[in-house]
Amino acid sequence: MPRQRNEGAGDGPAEAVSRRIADHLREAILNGEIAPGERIGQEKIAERFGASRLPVREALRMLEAEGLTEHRTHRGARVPRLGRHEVDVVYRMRERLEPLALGESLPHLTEDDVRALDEIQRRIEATEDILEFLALDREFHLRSYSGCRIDQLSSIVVRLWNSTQHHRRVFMRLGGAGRRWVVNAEHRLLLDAIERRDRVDAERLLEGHIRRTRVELSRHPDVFDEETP
Amino acid sequence: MPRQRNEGAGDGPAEAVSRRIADHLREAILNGEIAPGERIGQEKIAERFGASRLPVREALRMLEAEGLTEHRTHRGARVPRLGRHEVDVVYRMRERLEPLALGESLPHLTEDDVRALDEIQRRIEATEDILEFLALDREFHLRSYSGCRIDQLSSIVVRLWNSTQHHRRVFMRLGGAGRRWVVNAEHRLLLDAIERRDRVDAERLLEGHIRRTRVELSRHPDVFDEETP
DNA sequence: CCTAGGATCTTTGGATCCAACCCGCCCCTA
DNA sequence: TAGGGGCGGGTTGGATCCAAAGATCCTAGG
Repeated sequence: MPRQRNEGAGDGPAEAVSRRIADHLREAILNGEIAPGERIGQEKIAERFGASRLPVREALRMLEAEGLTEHRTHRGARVPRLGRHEVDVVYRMRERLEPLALGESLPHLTEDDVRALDEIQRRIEATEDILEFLALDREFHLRSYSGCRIDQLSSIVVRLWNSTQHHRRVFMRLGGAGRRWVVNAEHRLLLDAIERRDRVDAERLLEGHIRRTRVELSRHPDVFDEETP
Repeated sequence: MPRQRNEGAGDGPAEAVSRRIADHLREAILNGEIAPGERIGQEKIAERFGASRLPVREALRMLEAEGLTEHRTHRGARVPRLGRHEVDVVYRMRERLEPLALGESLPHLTEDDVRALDEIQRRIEATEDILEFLALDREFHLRSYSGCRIDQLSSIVVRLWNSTQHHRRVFMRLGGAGRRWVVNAEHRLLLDAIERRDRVDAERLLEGHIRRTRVELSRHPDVFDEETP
């Protein structure tokens, strides 16, 4: 038997190096290890992964497509810094797009998916760690869109989440943590609507959930203090 | 035009090769010279531009970021083919995002911008050529968003326009041309609202404009006939 | 002491060469 | 004759090397 492709389910074929680098960098950016505004040197990254600079360039292009990095010719790549107004508009975009994504997803969600959502929500209520809370919250929402078959929509939603990750983290650390019970209550209502497969309720609840977050964020100006230079 | 990073004004400092290739390819795709589903060979493109394959790869990555091409490892790049439902959802996304973009743009539009919009609309009403009509219509709308300072939003809007360009063309050729007077009437109303700087009216009119297009498109199933293979 | 200018140095962009992989053709077998 | 496995051509991904643009720092002059 000649090697019959180790291909797993759905994922890309032979683990391209550039993809691996992109995955690691994405993780690093989302965790804040690479701060907004920080310069990303191709050479340094290439060295860290034991690869040439070429796949790094490809990886940076992929991340740019996801809204995680900015490119300027001969000036390298950076994680963009969003200002207050930009964050506000991104949240408004989320208010409008994510209900659509949820509506598209709802009919395709399996019982297993719903059970998984319930489990995630349980863990959200259980954890005390802020970073874990953020990761689980992200997983909860994105998972609820997993039935959405429209690539254009799903990828854009992920992109919007990516670009506000930094501010979510700062917001939580600055005292937003005290409002977690509101998040949990809203998640429970949302989950209930999803279980009932009530598209209208689910979309409305989600829209309100995001809007509330946006307003609270905009009333917490300290979140943006650090970005004057 | 949003998004198009055009280096310094008036001067051609770097003229990155990859950018030039990306520009040409984008034009070719938007004009339909490269059909959806058609395979794009790196070697062929490189030869056509007298360059190496490397900048072609970079260019293809850029186009992928704009939603114009799809990549599969070791299988090359192609222009994606959208199905009926996908197109419908993309239009729903446009209904929700473009009013937001217009609202963000409106306060920053100069008198010159408005005059330019008026001129474009005049040319739209004058032309008989379908391809020119499509290009001008695109220019009209994107130009009306040119005041939007939020990169995330502008780039996504361009992406959505890109991904439906093919279907707009087919729709027009299949008899949609007869409805051009509706488009013109709506554009005039929209233009008037923009001149009055009436944000609410402008957003509502634009939303209706896109929605009408979506519904008409969905009632014209012939547009999607060709995509069975 | 501060500023302007230039040389150097770092970093990115591009070309060429090599390796890995997909696809299609062909042959072999049942 | 039909179906499956294997082999080769062509295409894409990656490494190394070279050129060019931006950033930095040092010096010289006001």
